[in-house]
Amino acid sequence: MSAPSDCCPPETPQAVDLAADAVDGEAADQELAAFAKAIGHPVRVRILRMLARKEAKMCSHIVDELPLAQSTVSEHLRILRSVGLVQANESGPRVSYCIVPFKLKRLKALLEAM
Amino acid sequence: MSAPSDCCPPETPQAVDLAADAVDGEAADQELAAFAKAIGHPVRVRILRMLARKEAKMCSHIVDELPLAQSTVSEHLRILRSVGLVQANESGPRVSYCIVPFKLKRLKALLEAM
DNA sequence: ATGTGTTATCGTCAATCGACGATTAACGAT
DNA sequence: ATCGTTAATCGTCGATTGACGATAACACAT
Repeated sequence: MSAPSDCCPPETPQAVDLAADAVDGEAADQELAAFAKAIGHPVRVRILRMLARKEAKMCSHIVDELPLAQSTVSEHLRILRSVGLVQANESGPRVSYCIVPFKLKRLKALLEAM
Repeated sequence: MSAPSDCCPPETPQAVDLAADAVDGEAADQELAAFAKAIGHPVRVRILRMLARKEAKMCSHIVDELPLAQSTVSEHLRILRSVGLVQANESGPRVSYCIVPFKLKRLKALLEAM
């Protein structure tokens, strides 16, 4: 039986770098800026929230809940994926999206260090 | 004698709204997105950090530490001010900038709720 | 009153963003 | 093999961003 989150594989190995990576310095500046830029749009915040609540959603589900074209939603998802905050699980033509928890934690850690 | 932070007035009255305002919903989405957009640039993250460490800085100090024109830095500061994360204290032609702590807390709270 | 140091604003330019429709690709079912 | 369904990609358009130099505004000294 699939648990609430049948999207994200149990836990990615990179989850280790959470506490390891520096939280300031030039690299951290760019990392935080990239995260922030990705969520710097109301639609993407909303999508993130949708994914955070219901554990996995198909792109079409998201399109249904937003007054935007499918291509636009797909682009927003691409941006969220590009910084690793969101992950896609493809099974057939269907693609389930879900949040990548440790990336979100990393973002929170970066911001918390400010 | 001026304490480390002689910029920000003791505490703004709006500090109350920290716990009061909703942390999700459409308004919160837009609020978080606006914050994120503002810090969605490496230079602005760096400026924020400079202001977070040394409590108050003049614009010219920031210009000195960055490879950017004065007008460019001024624009970045304007963006940070526009979302309330940074505050300006004018005394003569000199303008001291500093972080607005409760705004930063609000941002962290919005993100933490994700 | 003039000058000096400081910051904001204006105008410009190339680059990026956000949205859309149209098309393509990928897979399952018939 | 063809058809539906789903999602990604492409091309386009107007709007916004990021950077700069030049200029204006401001307050303090002289």
